Amino acid sequence: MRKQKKYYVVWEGKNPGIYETWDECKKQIEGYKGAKYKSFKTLDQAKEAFCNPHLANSKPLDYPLYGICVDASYSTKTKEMEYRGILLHEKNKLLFSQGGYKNATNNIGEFIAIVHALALCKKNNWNYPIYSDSKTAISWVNKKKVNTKLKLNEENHILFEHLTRALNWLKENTYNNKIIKWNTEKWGEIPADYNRK
RNA sequence: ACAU
DNA sequence: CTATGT
Ligand SMILES: [Mn+2]
Ligand SMILES: [Mn+2]
Repeated sequence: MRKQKKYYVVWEGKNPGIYETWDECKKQIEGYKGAKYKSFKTLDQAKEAFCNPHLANSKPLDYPLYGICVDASYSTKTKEMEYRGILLHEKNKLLFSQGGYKNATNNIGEFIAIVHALALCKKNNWNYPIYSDSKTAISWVNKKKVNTKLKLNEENHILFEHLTRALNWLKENTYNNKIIKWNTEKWGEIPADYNRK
């Protein structure tokens, strides 16, 4: 199920007003010091709020605008995992996207996504910071050790192959990229998110 | 408890 | 509500 449509009120930004998408809203507040904005469920609520700026309770938008963001999604419904990476400083351009991993876990997806980004960076001589919202996956990357409880079975042997490949890449390569925890509470959902929650 |  | 992890 897709996320419900929202209306975005921008009180302080390049062009204050009401916007129908986060992308449009974001344009108005990126790089705008002291931006004030907030989302509402209905257009009526948004219109009302626009006339009452004291309703603004959002923090300034000052999340990172340079580097790579990765995210993964695992559906317990379809038992499928996918992950992807985007470039913050190229208007969230999609860098890579992989899916169809049956019988996986969220954390394995988040882990492979980070390593995929690291390998891509090394190949291109990029030293971009890499953002992930997964404490678990960042920990696994830093320790070069995957502590999953998932059992290998007929459904997920490809997943485990790719997991092993990622782990081997980590152990056999060096990198200088910073791996940074995306601060979801302060910055909102990581831009690579699948917005399914 | 915290992070997905 | 379920599950994956530190
Ligand atoms: Mn995530
Ligand atoms: Mn997500």
